[in-house]
Amino acid sequence: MAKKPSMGRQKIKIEKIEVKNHLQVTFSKRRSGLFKKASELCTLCGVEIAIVVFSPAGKVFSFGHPNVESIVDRFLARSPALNTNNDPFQLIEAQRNASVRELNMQLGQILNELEMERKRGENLDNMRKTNQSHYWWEAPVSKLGLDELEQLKDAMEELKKNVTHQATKIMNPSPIFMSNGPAGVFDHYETKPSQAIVGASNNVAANSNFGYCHGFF
Amino acid sequence: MAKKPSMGRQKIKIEKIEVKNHLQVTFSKRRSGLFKKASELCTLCGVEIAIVVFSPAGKVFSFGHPNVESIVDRFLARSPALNTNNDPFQLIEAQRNASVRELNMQLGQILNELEMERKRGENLDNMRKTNQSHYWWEAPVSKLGLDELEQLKDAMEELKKNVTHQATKIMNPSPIFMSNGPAGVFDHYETKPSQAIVGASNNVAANSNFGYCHGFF
DNA sequence: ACCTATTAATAAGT
DNA sequence: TACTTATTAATAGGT
Repeated sequence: MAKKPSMGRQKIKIEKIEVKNHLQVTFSKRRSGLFKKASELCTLCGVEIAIVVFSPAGKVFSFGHPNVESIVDRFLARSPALNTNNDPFQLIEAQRNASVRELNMQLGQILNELEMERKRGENLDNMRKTNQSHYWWEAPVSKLGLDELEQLKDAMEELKKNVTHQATKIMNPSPIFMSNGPAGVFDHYETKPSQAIVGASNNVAANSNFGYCHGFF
Repeated sequence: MAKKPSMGRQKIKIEKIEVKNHLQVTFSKRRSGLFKKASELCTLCGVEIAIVVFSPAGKVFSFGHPNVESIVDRFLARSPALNTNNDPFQLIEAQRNASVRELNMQLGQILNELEMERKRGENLDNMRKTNQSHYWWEAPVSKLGLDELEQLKDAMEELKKNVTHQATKIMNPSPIFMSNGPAGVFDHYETKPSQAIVGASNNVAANSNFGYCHGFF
């Protein structure tokens, strides 16, 4: 049988691919490559990245480290201000919402992943066939063991504590604004719920869950 | 004296770069590469992409086609839906959903926006400066609504319960994944966005098209 | 999904 | 920050 004197990679013009099937393949490959590059950038330079891709059909793919939501919130939080010449009201509102969203997001993600994990347990064999995890951050959260779950639980305890504390603070007046704290209210939400979740792979040098994110709450 | 027996590219481990100078260079190069890949994906497959990167110093860089805001809005608008549904499969599908095309028709628009962006550039220098030195938008907000926090707390209690339950139930590892995706339909074009599109600021509001917002490390 | 021949990206060095 | 060069990494076209 012949051989596979593959033509090898051919140079292509960067222009809209018209052949549907070809486009699909290319999209899949390049999307994967883009996310991989992003994860590498995160690890190498310790930056935070969020990528959201909408296909023409409206399907959405996303990558985020530590997650899309928090980054998007930070991005949006600054926009209004620049736009409105630092309107205090908008600022406060934006900040408040961002904080709430961040918390919601964290909790949501944990819940989400747990839920997915559970359901997956029943359908994994199926899915596995069609897919293969290329990168650790795509790792299924399916391998959570008791230990990991314990960690998750601890992380949530911590989160809860933060929220409780925050609630307490709210009952008391407090100054705010215009300072440049490294982070918002729950700035250390870096507990490692994600890390635990990611424990399913090799390449991890960093932590947190690189991964496809999901919204919640 | 001159010899450039360059070592050529050397293989590197994907792990946090400790040498600051080196990190800066790598960040710069890879960020560019990432944005370029994104723009190519947009052109080739007609998809919409938004990328937001926060450097450790808090500087923000972004890439978006047709612009970051619109994509972020769509993303945020979509999240709640996923939440309500809470169906793992739909979540997964949404996350990994691939699709295809739409149009480069937007590229034309992008070019126009680019022009606008450049014009604006001069007026933005001011803002840029401000943005570089503060995280004001992350000011210590101690104003989370009590109700919201209460709700969060409850949610966490529930979550915790779930996790505890899961811990006793899940001891069943497994992998996952799948992919696929329909396709939309649309046109053609033939331009080359990337290079030309190097905006010059963190401007927000209406700009950010096929452009890079930036600052320094 | 897996294979290769090629092209593209890029780590070092200037 | 922008080149240069030697290599590694990403992938287009096929199977």
